Amino acid sequence: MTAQPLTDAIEHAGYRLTEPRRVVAELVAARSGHFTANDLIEDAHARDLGIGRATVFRALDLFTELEVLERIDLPSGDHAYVPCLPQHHHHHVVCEACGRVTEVEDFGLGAAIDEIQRRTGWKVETHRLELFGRCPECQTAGDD
Amino acid sequence: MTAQPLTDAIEHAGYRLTEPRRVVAELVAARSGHFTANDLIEDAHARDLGIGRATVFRALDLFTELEVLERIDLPSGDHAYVPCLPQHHHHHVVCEACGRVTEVEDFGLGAAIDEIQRRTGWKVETHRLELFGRCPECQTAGDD
DNA sequence: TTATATGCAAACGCTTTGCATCACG
DNA sequence: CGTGATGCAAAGCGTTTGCATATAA
Repeated sequence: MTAQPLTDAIEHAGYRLTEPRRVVAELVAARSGHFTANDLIEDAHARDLGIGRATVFRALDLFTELEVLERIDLPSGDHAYVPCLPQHHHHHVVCEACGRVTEVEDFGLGAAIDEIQRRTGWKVETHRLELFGRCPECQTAGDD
Repeated sequence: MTAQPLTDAIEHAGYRLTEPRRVVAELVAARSGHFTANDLIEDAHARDLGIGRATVFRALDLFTELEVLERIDLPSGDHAYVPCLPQHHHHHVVCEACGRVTEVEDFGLGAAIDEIQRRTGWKVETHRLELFGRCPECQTAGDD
C-alpha cells in the first residue's frame, strides 16, 4: 500500500499537507494490517523521525474523519485503525494471526436488519460488524 | 431487572458471594441499560457504599467471565457493559436515546458469514455485531 | 503574511496492581 | 481457620490539551 490515497485525501479536503502528516501517512502505508496509535508512535521513535505523540493522534483523527482510515475495536478492547477505501459501506475481516485486513461488502446484513426492525419494533440506525478469523495464507501456514 | 441472576452465577460457579459483589450486582440491576465501570463507581460513591474502584472492576470482570454481563464498545469508543442471558449466542441493539438494550438472535448472519468465507477464502472464527438505534418508546417520544 | 499545524510536557481518565487487612465458607 | 476477596493508593496506559513556536499556502 502507498501513502498517496492518504495525502491526496488531505489535499483534496483542503487541509495543509505538512511534513509530519506526510510522515504519518508513510508509516500507515508501511504497515500491512491494523495498527494502534502507539504502534505508529513507536515506529516514528524507532526511526528517529521527530514526530510528537500528539501529532500522530491528530493525524489519525484527521484520516479517520476523511474516511481513509477506520477505527475498529479489537476483541481485546484495544482501539486499532485500518486503512480503507472511502465512500463505500463495508466491513472488515481481521486476521488474528497476521493482523492483515480485508474488506467485505454488505452481503445481506441490510435485509437481516430490516427483519430485526420488523420483529422487535426498534429502529436500527447504525451498526458495527467486525469479523475475526484467518486469512488464506495463515490458514495454510497454520502458524499462531 | 433483579440482581439475582448475577449473584446466582457467582454462587453456581463456586466463587465467594461477598458483600461488595452483592452490592455491585444491585447497582447493575438498578441500571436500565448499558453502563460503564465508572457509572457504577459513581453510583456507589453517591450512595456512600464503601466500595473501592478496583472492586467494581474486578466484579465486572467476573460477571463478564460468567457471561451474565457482556462488554460492548460504544461508537464513542467507550467500553460499556450490558446484562445478558448466558449460554446463548446473540447480539445487542442499544438505544441511542435512553441507553436501553435488547437482545436479538442470529437472524441469518451465520449464512452471510458462510457466504463471505466462500467468496474471500478467509476463515471467520468470531464476530462482533453491535446495533444502535431507537427503542419503540424513544421513537414515539422523539426525545434526544 | 497569517491562519494552521506542531511539539512538548503536563494533565486526564480509565484500568490495573501491590500489599496489608478482612471475611466467606 | 485459611484462602480468596477487599480497599487503598500508587502506578500504568492511552489519549487529550494549553501554549509558544514553526510553517504551508
